[in-house]
Order: sequence, then C-alpha cells, then structure tokens
Amino acid sequence: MSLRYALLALLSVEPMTGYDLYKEFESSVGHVWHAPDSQIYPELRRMEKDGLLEGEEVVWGQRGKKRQYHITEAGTAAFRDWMNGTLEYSRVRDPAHLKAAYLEWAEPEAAREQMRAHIRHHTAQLEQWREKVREIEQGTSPMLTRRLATLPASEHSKTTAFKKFTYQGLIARAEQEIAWAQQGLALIDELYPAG
Amino acid sequence: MSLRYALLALLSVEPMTGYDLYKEFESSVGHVWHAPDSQIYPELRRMEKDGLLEGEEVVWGQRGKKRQYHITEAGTAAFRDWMNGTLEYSRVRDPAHLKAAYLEWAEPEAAREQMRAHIRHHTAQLEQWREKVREIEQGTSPMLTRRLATLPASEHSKTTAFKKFTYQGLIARAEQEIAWAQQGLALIDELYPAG
DNA sequence: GAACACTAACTATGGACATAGTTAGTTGGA
DNA sequence: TCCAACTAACTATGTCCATAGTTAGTGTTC
Repeated sequence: MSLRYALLALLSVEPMTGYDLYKEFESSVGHVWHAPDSQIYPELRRMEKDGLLEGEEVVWGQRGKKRQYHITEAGTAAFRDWMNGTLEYSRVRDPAHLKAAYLEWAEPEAAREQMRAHIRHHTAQLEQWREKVREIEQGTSPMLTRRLATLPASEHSKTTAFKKFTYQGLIARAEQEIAWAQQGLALIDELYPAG
Repeated sequence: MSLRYALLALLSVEPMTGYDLYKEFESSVGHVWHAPDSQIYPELRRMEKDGLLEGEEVVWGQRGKKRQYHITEAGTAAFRDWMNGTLEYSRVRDPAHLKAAYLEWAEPEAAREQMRAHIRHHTAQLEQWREKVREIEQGTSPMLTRRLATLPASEHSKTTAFKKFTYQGLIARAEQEIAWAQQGLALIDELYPAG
C-alpha cells in the first residue's frame, strides 16, 4: 500500500510519466523506497481508476507518445489522510538476524564473511544517505529544489527538516547495524580462537 | 525463501507438526521471524517434495491424526549450505521512514502521534527481546534448552552466544528507533512552536 | 545510415505474505 | 454431558514484489 503514497509524494511536486517515476525510484527517492517499473505501471493505472491521478497523452518526438500523470484533488486528499493516520507496523522478518541466530552452523570463515557482508551493505547505504543529507543541506537536491519551488517560503524549513530527519534516522540505523556486525566479528574470534 | 530456513532451524531440534511450528512462530521464534499458518503448511509440503523433510502420520487421541515432520540429511545439508552462503540484501522499503520524510503534510498532532506510535511499537518489541535475553542468560528458554540437549557440551557456548548476540542486535536497533522518534517529537515542537 | 544507448510502457511468472475463512477432532471444566 | 477452548490442517483471495522478458520509438555518434 505504501507504493501508492510514495508515488503520490512524488507527483505532488509535478506531473510525471511512469518512466520518470521509475527513474526516481532507481536514484533519489530509491534511497528511501524502491519499486521496479513492473510494479509502478499497473499501480499508476489502478490509481487513475481510483481517481487519485489523471493521465494524459503527451507527444514525444515525431511518432512517439508518453502518458503523463498528474495528481487530482482526491489524490492530494488521500495523501494527506495517509499522513494524518497512523501506520500499522508489520511483524519482524529479518533474514540477517534469523541467520545470525544460528551462526554456530556455519564455518567460522563463512560466519565472518556474513558479518562483513552486513557491514558492506550498510556502509554502502550509509554513504548514499550521507550524500543525501549533504545535498539537502547545500540545497543541491534536484527533487527537493523543485518541491520547494512549489511551496511558499514559510513551508521551506519544515519540508527540508523532515527530509533531513528521515535520512538521519536511516544513517543512525545503518551505523548501529555496522557496530552490531563488528561485535559479531569479535564474538566469532572469541568463540573460535584457533582461526 | 527465509521461511524455509527458519523452519529447518526449528526442525533441527526435534520433529514437529505444522501446528507446533505455527505456535513457535506465534511466540518464541516469532520474535525474530513471523509466518502465518497459511504459509507454513504449504511450505512444509513443498519442503517434503524437495526432500528436505519427511512427514509421518501420528495418531492423536481416538480418531485424530497429525502429520509430524522430521528433517532429512538433505535438509540438514541445505540448512548448512544456507548458513555457509552469503545473504542477499533487499532494497530499502520502510513505510515509517517514507512517511517521516513528508510529515510536513500532517497536522502537528498527527505527526506527534506517528512518532509516539513508533516509540510504542519499538518499546513493545524491546521488552520482548529483553525478556528473551533474560531467558537465554538464565537457561529458561524452552526451545534453547531442548536444542542444547541434542548437542555436545562443547557446542553449548557457541549456540547460546549467537542467540544472545542476535537479540542484542535487535534490542540496539529498537533503542535507536526510539531515540530517533524522540528526536522527531522534539523537531515537531521546534517547527510548530504554537502547539 | 547503422549501431547503440536510452526512453517509454507493458507482460508473464512465481513466490511471499496478509487476511479470512472452513472442517474436524480433542480435552478439560461447569 | 455438554460446551468452550484448543489442536490440527487446509483453502481462497488478493496484494506485493522480484525477475525476466517484449515491443517500439528517440537521439546521438561513429
């Protein structure tokens, strides 16, 4: 259900095609929410059917065309309602922690490699999120810049602050995961003193 | 795919029925991995077809019967292979952070309530995981006790250490989430000084 | 003007997961 | 003895999501 609101969030800035949205999910917004194009196109059609969006054929070159969607009033209202409601949290389901609980089954070196992979994964994410925070602070985030251009100056600080707050939370989480995996490496060394 | 390995992890202790496994997912192991029974029963049949398990009819009362599954050698090998391999990490998809990024759309009080819900959710998890660590330390975890009984004494410390390590990681994560949401509450107060 | 990368949109398949049922037997207490 | 709660297992539906294609037009470059 969240994909729908991620799409509404983007379309609240400006009209976009499915392909535009797909590219956003591959880059900028993709660092908070990801979706493949095979999920985006049908969802856009469903949203149009539900009255949240309106699509319009736009010419592209000589013979080409593309479908550009813009958010409707009902779409804006639905997004606002989602924001004013409370999220339901789903049950834990984390493969990395499931695996960690049974690492005694792995060879010591495989266990270490799993911890290193955990560190690599979260380090890569960390760098992307830190870059995002830098962009927000320096006003060089293209999407945020376009968003701010649609809003009165009085809204700018809030809009910016929540984006930065979000990325900082993700950064803190990644740092915690890295610290945990480092403790894991230390634990493995302790449990398998030979090597 | 992880459900399969969560089931193998449990069945490596002793034979169980689908219902036994379902109950484990509702309580003990459910604090690391959750699955509904409607997912467990078909997965067990698929695993039997793949030769990882063998099911056997067991009488239950006068007319009742139940199907008890035990892990095969191929099942043990598959679990060990999974443990020795490296996990693939999936892309970010976190509704709470997606929502946090656009909290300027919410009423201040709704934004606060979202942060409070985040704190409530992670506090509840925290308590369950802390209780798990206590059980592990005091040797009162039923599942772990039964597992240790199947293993030579030399394996006990490793088996226990990785379970504790896992829960400690989940605890640290939950604590981080709570701290983040508290920063969120402070930020909302700052951005909406009136109320 | 052919090749190539990109834009644009869609389809097909299968697994994962949530939610909501159904059917039938067992066990223990009022 | 009956009822409620529990044990046991299964089905059905729909969404979500990953993976892997397909088709067709555009724009640039060698």
